[in-house]
Amino acid sequence: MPELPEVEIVRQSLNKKINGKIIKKVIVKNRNLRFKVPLNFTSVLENKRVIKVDRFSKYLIIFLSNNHVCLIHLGMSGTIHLVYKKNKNLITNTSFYHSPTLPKKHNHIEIFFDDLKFVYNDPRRFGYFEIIKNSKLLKIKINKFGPEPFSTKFNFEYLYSFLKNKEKNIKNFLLDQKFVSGIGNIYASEILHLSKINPDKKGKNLTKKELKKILINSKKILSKAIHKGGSSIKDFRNISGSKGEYQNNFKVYQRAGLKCKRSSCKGIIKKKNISNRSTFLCNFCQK
DNA sequence: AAGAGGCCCTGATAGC
DNA sequence: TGCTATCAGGGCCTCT
Repeated sequence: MPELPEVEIVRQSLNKKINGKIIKKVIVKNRNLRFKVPLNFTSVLENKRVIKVDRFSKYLIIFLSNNHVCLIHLGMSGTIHLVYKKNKNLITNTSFYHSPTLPKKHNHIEIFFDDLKFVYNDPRRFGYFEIIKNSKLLKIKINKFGPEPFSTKFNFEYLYSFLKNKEKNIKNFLLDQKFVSGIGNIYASEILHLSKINPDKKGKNLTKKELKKILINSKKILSKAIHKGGSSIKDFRNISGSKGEYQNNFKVYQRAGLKCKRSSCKGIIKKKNISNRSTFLCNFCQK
């Protein structure tokens, strides 16, 4: 589900709700995610304070008072729900308010605070939780990824030297987290449409002007998506249960057969498969 | 090294 | 109604 903007929306609301609070209890109901929830997960988290909820790329990063870091990836279908408590003194499930948006199946992890519980739900189990021992090790992990579009490292020289000899198409590069971090299948199509670049165009064939457009437009699309609360294709909700709005701004994604939204363009949006991921484009204005 | 493809998993939807 | 096929916001792993 979530690309950088959606994860950022989750981070913002999560930071407001659990920052500074003590984790009273952790229940792992189903350890099976993409990677097994680590065996020490419960003991590392219990009775620790949440210092801060951060984000890198599509990862949520929870800093704990014991210097450990909990890294969360939501995969395709991971969602976090907060359920509020009627009575602060009790830590039993009967003391929670009914939450209509909380799914009944696939709730894998529950993290209890005094006044609420954090529930991780993931039907497809492509998400995962990881414990990292300190922020130095976290940095090492993060450094293996390419820069985020907002980073100063994501600049013309970087793009040019990375792509100049490459046969692979630009759509796949935008999805390649070792090249750039945080872009997924929706925003890759949107960025390329705004940049008037055909997704099949090889890295080595991109002009300098096109590289500059990718730089500018990846920032532009992602920041606008964050501003609009992310995209809710199927069921993305922020922690408070409300939908994002950016899907109303899609120019190509899930618009196959409809008119290109670029003013003065007469094209019709097409859907095609690139490396087994659906890709949307207007081959009239994307050359 | 770079690139292509399979695969992990459940659920929604379409078509017969 | 019920079967089967296809597709979904991600990314790791293996093979060439």
